[in-house]
Amino acid sequence: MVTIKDIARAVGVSPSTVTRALAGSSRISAATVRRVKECAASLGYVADSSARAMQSGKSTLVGLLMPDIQNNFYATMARTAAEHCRRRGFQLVLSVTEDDPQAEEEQIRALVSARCAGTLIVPTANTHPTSCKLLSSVPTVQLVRRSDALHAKGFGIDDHKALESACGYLLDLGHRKIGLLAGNDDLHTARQRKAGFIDAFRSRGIEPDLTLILQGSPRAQHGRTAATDLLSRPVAPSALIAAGAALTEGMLDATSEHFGTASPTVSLLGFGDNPAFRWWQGGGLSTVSLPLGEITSAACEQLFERIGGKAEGATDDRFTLFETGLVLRRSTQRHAA
Amino acid sequence: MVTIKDIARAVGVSPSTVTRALAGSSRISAATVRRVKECAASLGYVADSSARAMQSGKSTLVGLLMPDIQNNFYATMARTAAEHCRRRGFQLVLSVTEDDPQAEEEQIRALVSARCAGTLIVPTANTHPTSCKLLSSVPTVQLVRRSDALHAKGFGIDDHKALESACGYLLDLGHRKIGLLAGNDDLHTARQRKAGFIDAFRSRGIEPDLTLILQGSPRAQHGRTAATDLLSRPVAPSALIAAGAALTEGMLDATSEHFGTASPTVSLLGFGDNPAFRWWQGGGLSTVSLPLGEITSAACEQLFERIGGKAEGATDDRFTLFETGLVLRRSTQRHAA
DNA sequence: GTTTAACGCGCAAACGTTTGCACGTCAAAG
DNA sequence: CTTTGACGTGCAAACGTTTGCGCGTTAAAC
Repeated sequence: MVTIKDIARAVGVSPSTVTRALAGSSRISAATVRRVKECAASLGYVADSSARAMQSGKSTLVGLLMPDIQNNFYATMARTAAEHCRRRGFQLVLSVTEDDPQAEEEQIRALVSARCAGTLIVPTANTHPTSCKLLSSVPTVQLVRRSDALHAKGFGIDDHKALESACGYLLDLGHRKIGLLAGNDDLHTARQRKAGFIDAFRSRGIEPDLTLILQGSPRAQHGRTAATDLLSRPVAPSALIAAGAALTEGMLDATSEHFGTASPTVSLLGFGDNPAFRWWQGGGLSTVSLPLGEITSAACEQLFERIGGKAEGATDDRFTLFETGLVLRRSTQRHAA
Repeated sequence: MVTIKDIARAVGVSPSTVTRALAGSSRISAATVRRVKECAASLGYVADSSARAMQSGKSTLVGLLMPDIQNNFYATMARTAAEHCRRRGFQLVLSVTEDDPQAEEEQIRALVSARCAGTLIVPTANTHPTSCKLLSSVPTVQLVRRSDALHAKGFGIDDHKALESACGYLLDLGHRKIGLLAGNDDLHTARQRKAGFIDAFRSRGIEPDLTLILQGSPRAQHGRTAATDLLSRPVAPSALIAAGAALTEGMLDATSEHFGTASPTVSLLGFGDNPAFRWWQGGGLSTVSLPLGEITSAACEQLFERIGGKAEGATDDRFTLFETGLVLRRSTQRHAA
């Protein structure tokens, strides 16, 4: 590896002059700057960011922790985050936690060890206290999910409203027996979504059938089994809502399987903007659409502002909510009277 | 930040003793080891990996460069790579190149600068010579795509065979006018796939209609416009093959649009194992299935072997090919006579 | 009782970069 | 002709960790 000293020797100046010349900044003669830069280029010099990080105490690494990456939901966030990092000259360290607090903690420890500049995190359902302590030394922004334990600003969606309007729409179509596939109550988002679902009923003076609410892990597997369960009941619901992106995939699998080549007689409402939802059964799947790009962009802006800025004392812990939409396709039909 | 010196002072030993105690290895009394570890834990010590990297010349970072992350194809690779890195205690640096050689080079420079342990790369169509030079100092393994310029071992699929059997299947169903959506000839994979497509015809003594082969950027956008073009021709092809994962998405979009709610009268064959392909139009999309998990795993194994091993002189540049499959669903039908 | 070896630990250098301070030179101002 | 200042550069310390070497102590071997 060619270092700054090699350049110094070749050009015939001191290492400090080389740094300053390469940094472009300080008072170094234009001639020297040119000679140094030429020499650096010809020797193929690449600065050692480890040394730089040790010197400055901060690296140009930004952590992105999330439970999954295969799901389009999270992939969209990763893409946006990668884009922002690239534009600002940071490197994105991707950590897939798979909703395991243990793995999460290890990854956080590694990020702290690397003296990363900042962290974007979709916390697991039960983030370990150690993880929170570790993250307290690093600029951190929460994404989508909210964990009060780590006192950090976050950006997400208005989960309650999202499911209230989703469920309200189905109710207005005449559906009464509506199944809900949801995450378990450990997740703040899951609680909110469930509450929104229920409130949609109550605000219309209807009492929801709570046995149609199936909570579990927010993964495709649960969506699949829960949907299969609901569809196989003697009195099956006339509509299903998946309150999560992965749950939606499970729901679609289960529905395909249950109806085979016949066209499904149940109304389906999904979650997220997976482009593949457009291809569902000819008419497309109706979904709750999420401004994930905007959310992630906002989170990145916030993060880089905090990274760049001089740690202003009062860190804003609040969680900023974005409005969701409802994309209506053919999977949601008026309830047959 | 609490350093090794803080621990040394607290315990009353020298910094070197602390390192050795924490490393567990060298000849340090059990009592001291215990006291040091306890102290480290209580002070919340986290080793600075930058310092470690500078000392050793290598970091625990592994680069993953790929054109996209939203596409299920690449997301699967990212997930697998992340899993392998996690197991071995490495951090995954995700770089999304968007098929831009310029961006690719910048990211590679950053990785070299970080003295990364190794790199997994899906090269862009025209990887810059500078990028190749930079990568020559780092253990590198190519994924899926092959660039001869960077002399590195790689793992991918047998592209020729994949399309030969895909196209052959449609020919055997009686199709003759088959449209192909392909990447441009800059990509080795695209050339191979096109050749496989053509050879399927020739080996059956049929001359393919080359005007039905539409090459372009291997992104969804091209798949969409190309498919729309083919479907709108006075004499439309009776079957379409997308020779790429993103191209497949574009093809499906275009087909949905072209046929509206009517059921498509064209046979469709996609590329990759996007779970969403199962939901296509009720019957599911037939696809070329790829052992992406295996490929990525093999690449990771190879990479970590090279990282761990003492650089054995003769680096094996060969490209290992994996066999693809054909998953048949309802989107491919016998040609109506 | 002396030699030898093993053991537990400290010293100091090294990794590559940045940066505060000081030094020398030269030109402009007095 | 002396003083002042600006300018270009070098010196050396610092960031946190690892590691080769050496030193002193104690126990084992003779």
